[in-house]
Amino acid sequence: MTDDVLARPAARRGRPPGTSARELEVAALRLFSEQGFHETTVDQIATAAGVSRRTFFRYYDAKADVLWNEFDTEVQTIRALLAEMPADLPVLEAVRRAVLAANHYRADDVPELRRRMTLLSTVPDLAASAAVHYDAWERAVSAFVARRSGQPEESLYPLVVGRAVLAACRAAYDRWSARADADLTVYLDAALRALAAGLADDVLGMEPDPVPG
Amino acid sequence: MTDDVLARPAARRGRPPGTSARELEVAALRLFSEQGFHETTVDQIATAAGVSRRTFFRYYDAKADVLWNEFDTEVQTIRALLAEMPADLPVLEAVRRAVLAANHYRADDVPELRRRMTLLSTVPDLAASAAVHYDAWERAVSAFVARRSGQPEESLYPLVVGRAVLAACRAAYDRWSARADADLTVYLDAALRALAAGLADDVLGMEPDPVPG
DNA sequence: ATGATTTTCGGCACTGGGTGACGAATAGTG
DNA sequence: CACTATTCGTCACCCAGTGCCGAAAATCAT
Repeated sequence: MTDDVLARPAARRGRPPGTSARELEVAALRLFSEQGFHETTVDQIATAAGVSRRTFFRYYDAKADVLWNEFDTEVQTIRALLAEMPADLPVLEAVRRAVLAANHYRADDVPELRRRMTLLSTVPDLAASAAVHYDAWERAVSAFVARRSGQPEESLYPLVVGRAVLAACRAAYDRWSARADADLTVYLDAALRALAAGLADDVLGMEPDPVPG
Repeated sequence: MTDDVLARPAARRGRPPGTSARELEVAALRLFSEQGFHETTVDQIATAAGVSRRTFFRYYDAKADVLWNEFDTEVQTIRALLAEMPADLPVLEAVRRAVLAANHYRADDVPELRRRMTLLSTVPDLAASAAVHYDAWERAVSAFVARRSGQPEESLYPLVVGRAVLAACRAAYDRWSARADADLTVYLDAALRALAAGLADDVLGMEPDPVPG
């Protein structure tokens, strides 16, 4: 998010920001977890970050946009990873590797990640806000597939691949945030392999066994 | 939409309704097409249907819900069709047949269908409102897959199939409403066959050729 | 017919998300 | 110090969505 390539103070020009997008996100996540999304007003989030309501809407276009920071940067990551995949790899295999590589999280970040993803898939207003962010994710994959297949990005095949891959990943996300027993990448890998296998009836052993304890 | 199985007056008890969900939908679709979704207020829709603003919200929970009637009934249709599929059919083949059977529209209904679907996939607020309706669609397929595979509905495999199938169908919907050259079922068939084939790199000829004229 | 019952409707008031305008606050720059 | 750039806060406003309550319009019972 910061445009400074290095850790420059950079000596910017005007009045320094009173908060940051990240700070607002943390405050919002805490309040949403404690008292619910709908029960939390934008005023409360802004006040928790020491800023006014109007300022919140300068950082985010909508109340529901506040939890999508990390997902949006993951889109950038996947786009970059796909661009560097060897050209002889099958399309779905390249996508699978890129997705898995983009979803390795530090252990310290996992609890927050889980709380955020649970909210995003549980609260109806937040799930609705996903559309535009999912769209960018799908387009990243569709554009890759389009380049590989020499088709325009809007044609049917790239569109189907982009959306189906995201669908599989979302299934893995939800299953992981509900069970919490295995690594996220295990679920992602299982879901994407099932997709590449044509969702055939014989891929039923794909669910990772629950880990005792 | 009318609950009368036959053309019964049915002699209901209280004050007769001043409008209907369908009438509100038609008025909304016209206004959205003419002047845009965000530029149309609920007051205008209600007035066009000869009713008050408050009454609109007795028929629909939200402004964006007004275009989802037919999609929701299609979910019911697919659920019923899946229940009657022969048990020896592969899962994806059964789903493909059910989806195609549920998407045969009368020629007279096609123009309205196209306008509605274009709005639903184009206007951000409407696309966001899709989440809950898509969820019901996915669950119908997931439940079927769960029954077939003897797994619980929330496990990974049924979840992936439900979502991936919807993803493929959405791609077909969008492509159809953008091009308008072939029948909707042609696109749906192509997308679902590609899914069953594992989205392999060799299914590139799936796009129907444009029809001259 | 008249009154009781049932169902829908309209009006009102209120909360909260989102936006535009404008001046104040706080930094660097010459 | 004056000038400029950037963020912030306040205010006013529109509209979506909700709870409340009484009125309207139908049927049913007597």
